[in-house]
Amino acid sequence: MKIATWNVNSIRIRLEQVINWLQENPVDVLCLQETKVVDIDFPKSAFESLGYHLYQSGQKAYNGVAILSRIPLTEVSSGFTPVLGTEDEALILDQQKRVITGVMAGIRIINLYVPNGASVGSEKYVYKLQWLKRLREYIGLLLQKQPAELVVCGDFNIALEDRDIHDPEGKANHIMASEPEREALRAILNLGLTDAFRKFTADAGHFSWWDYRAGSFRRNLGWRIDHLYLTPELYKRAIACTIDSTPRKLPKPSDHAPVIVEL
DNA sequence: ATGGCTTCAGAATGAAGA
Repeated sequence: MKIATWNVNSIRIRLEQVINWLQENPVDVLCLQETKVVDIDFPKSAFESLGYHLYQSGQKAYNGVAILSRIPLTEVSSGFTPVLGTEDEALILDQQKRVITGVMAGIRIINLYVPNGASVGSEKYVYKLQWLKRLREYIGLLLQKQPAELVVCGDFNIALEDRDIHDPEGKANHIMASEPEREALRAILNLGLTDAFRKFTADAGHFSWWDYRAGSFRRNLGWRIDHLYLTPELYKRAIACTIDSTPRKLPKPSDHAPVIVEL
């Protein structure tokens, strides 16, 4: 079974590229982030023609997550509130559409678009840390349910280690690399999740995002911020995890590349 | 480089992304 994650930076702009990629890479599940479209306007039929079921939580202009699955999902929900309850903070955080989950083949898929955070110390940075704290509670509660085998994937907007950054020097106060962000992510992983990519590849120089500016992709000046985290049984089962930079080479690409785990 | 691209929204000397 293959499960992939891809921040497409607008599903409508990227539709043809995503369809073409799925034809070349017929994964069982594709988790999308930054769809940037309200549910009614999602280009649904193109994916249904390819044999995928679509589950989505979108909004106008920003954010938006979706799951495409060959097998229908069960127990689908979006946002924190179905798990954390409708208390004030979860309700406020759920105004931004960044979370969707569903179950297939005894595996719960959690698809995330973690807030970017703008810059260290900004209001958006505080929001990012607050969001990550609630995410930890959310995942903790889902781990207590069945199935407790989880694939937690998406655009985390965090490079956990220096080997995940092309130039880690002086990034201690940089968004996506600051210690409070890394600590928040480590606290989540301490619930019992492990990075699928690092099971197979230990060296630096592997990235999933490259800035549109300054020829960053051509020069491989990237960051590895898109992740697939697995619970122990799934981690044992994983036989490959790769980043496919092919679509990043196309004209008008997403700034992120898809990441695929094979179980 | 406190913004070099890209997207959306809607009319900006824009906001947001990462």
